[in-house]
Amino acid sequence: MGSKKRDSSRVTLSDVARLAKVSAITVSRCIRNPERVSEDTRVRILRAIDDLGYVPDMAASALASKRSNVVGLVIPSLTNSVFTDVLKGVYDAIEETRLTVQIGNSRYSPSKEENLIRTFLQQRPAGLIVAGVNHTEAGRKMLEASSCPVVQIMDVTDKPVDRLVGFSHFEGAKAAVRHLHDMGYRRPGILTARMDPRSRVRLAGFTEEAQQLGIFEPARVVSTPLHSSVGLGAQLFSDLLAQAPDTDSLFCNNDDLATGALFEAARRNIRVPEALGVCGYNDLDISAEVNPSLTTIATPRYEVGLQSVQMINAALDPEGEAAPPPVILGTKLVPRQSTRRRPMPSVGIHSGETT
Amino acid sequence: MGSKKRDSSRVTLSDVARLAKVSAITVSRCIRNPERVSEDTRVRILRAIDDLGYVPDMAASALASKRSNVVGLVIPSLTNSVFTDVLKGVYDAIEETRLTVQIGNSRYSPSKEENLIRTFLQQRPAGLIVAGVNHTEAGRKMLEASSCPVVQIMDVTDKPVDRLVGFSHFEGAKAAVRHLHDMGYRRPGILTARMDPRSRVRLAGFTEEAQQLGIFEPARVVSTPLHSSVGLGAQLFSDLLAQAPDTDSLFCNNDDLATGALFEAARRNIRVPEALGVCGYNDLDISAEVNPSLTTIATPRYEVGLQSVQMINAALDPEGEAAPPPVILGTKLVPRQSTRRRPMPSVGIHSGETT
DNA sequence: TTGACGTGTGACAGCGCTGTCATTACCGCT
DNA sequence: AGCGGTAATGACAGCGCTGTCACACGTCAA
Repeated sequence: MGSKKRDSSRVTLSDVARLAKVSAITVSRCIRNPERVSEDTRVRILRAIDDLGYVPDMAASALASKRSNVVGLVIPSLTNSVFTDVLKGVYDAIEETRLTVQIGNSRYSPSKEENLIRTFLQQRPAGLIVAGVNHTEAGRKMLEASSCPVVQIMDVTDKPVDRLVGFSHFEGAKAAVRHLHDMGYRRPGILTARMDPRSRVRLAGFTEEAQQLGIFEPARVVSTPLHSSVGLGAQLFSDLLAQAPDTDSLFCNNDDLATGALFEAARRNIRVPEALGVCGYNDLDISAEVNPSLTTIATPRYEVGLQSVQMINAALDPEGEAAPPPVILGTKLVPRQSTRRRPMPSVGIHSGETT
Repeated sequence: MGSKKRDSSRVTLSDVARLAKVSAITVSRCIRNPERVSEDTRVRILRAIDDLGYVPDMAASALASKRSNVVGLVIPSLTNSVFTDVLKGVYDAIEETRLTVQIGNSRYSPSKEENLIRTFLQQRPAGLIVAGVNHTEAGRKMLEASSCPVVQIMDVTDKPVDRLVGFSHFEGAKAAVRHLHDMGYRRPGILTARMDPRSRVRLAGFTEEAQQLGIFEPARVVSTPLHSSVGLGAQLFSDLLAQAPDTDSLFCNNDDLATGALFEAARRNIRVPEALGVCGYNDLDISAEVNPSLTTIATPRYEVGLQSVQMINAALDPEGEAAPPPVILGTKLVPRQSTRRRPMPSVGIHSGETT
């Protein structure tokens, strides 16, 4: 082995054209708008492409058309499985298209996000997908001024920059509180970490719903700027117990925290769901497996990834002009053992429960 | 808002050149080989670049130089956190460079991997990073014939295609078995799922070490072609108990399976570590948090991502010619509660244990 | 028959950059 | 004085593709 250097001789459009006995333009057209060449030539061209193993040169195409086939994806984390699920959806959808993805990791930093947006935009992307609806002022301006379709994801707003596919964290959190109340819990607390905008909204939803139900108690709110993790969930739960020992239930800002709380409860011999109800948020794979299994709010992360790409793709189609209305996907309460204090009302949604 | 269309007027090399009163070539050189232009002009050019906000057009550059700045990354999963950790390392390292990443998800399919390799290679990437050392014959041929640096990651082999940064799954598995033996367990079983090449090697390592210790028992090997998950771990553990009820310890092919086994043991009131020792593989975040905390083999996933990019980058440097020797990172046994049957020997490595 | 129109195809230029070679200026050496 | 050598810069062509416009047909209504 050793050092490798460049090769040469690439099959180009005109090679194909020569073989198919047409001009290069026609081949190009045949690839991009098959319906604009005659059946006859199309067949010939496709055969020639196949015979020669022709592969379009994206750099040349991007240069000539002033349009790349790159979709920029700006997400705040590459390890949080919430976003890797989105990623999976994005990649699964992109496979069907002639687009490619480029990921930018903002690490939950608005200014990093702004830089990523700038960098992407400078590359004339085919489209941009950004997590969240909160950006720096400059970031938002750039998105608005951009000449490509922009899809905001994972949240809702009444003033999207362009397109949007998300779901309401507010409603999700409210549903969780309602569920705790339905199950007979009257002293719910909330555990929240890394206060990104979406976490904040969930806290607001928790607060509003609890207030409406007359069961809100500020002392039962525990938050930290640290990034959430299972370990942190245990920690925060301990903190909560210290400051409000009579707490009878928990809404955790995500399943990691909830899982940690569950583990801590087990270590303290606090019986779940009898003495403590626990509800998470996201419905990660593990949530169905822990003991007791975790009640949570399922979020359509994969679906968001999928649909955001489809939106970009639709926007690129010269037909589909105007931006479609925002797509608001639903969240779904998944009741499991961790809140099953009283006989379940007839809600059965998820399987996978042990008992 | 609504439909967006293209803009125009981009700052180009010659705009910069005009302002700096040099030719376009000189600007290009100044950007790529700053040391080849005089101090004087360099300063002028850099100021001009700054003033105009010039950003190089990668498409044009790729077209002219027949070399892109794209590093292809082929991994078998986008959700398995083992690979998202690698991904994180890759992205953290790539930020320091002028390169960009493009991910291909092979979904554990060798033929999909082959296609991805082909697709990437056709795009004249700056480099290629592929997970594993097992490829289809055609895939390997393409990699060997490729004109760009190739880094195989996450495994070891004595015949790397080009460069390699990985770790030995064989040794990791052996260490796990040895540890179980050290802790007094004599009837270890193994749970393995999704038999990708690395899983297979771990099974082989388990088998060899157990045989050498005289504690191997074929009936205690449980495997399935399904993808591993926490739920599957519970399932496989149940299967193992059915066919070898006297099993006293478990090496699980990864921490997901191990976690599932731990949960199932809890449901069956099997005491861990007293009645059952459990050792996982990978050391995911959650492994330190479960009850009891999970003994496991830590793998340097993030480091692998980081170093693989650095290797590509070094290879691109016109100086650093020959391929460096393979980098074999170590795995590390992290003893925790789940195997603490007898007083710990003096191995203490990890903190974070609750006791 | 004429012309307006639609369909399928081609000629041409040029996207923004880099590889290659040429050029200039200046150095130190015989 | 004449030479080769080096450092700094420039001229030119062209990477492979696409946008634009032009053209050759055939069709159909007037």
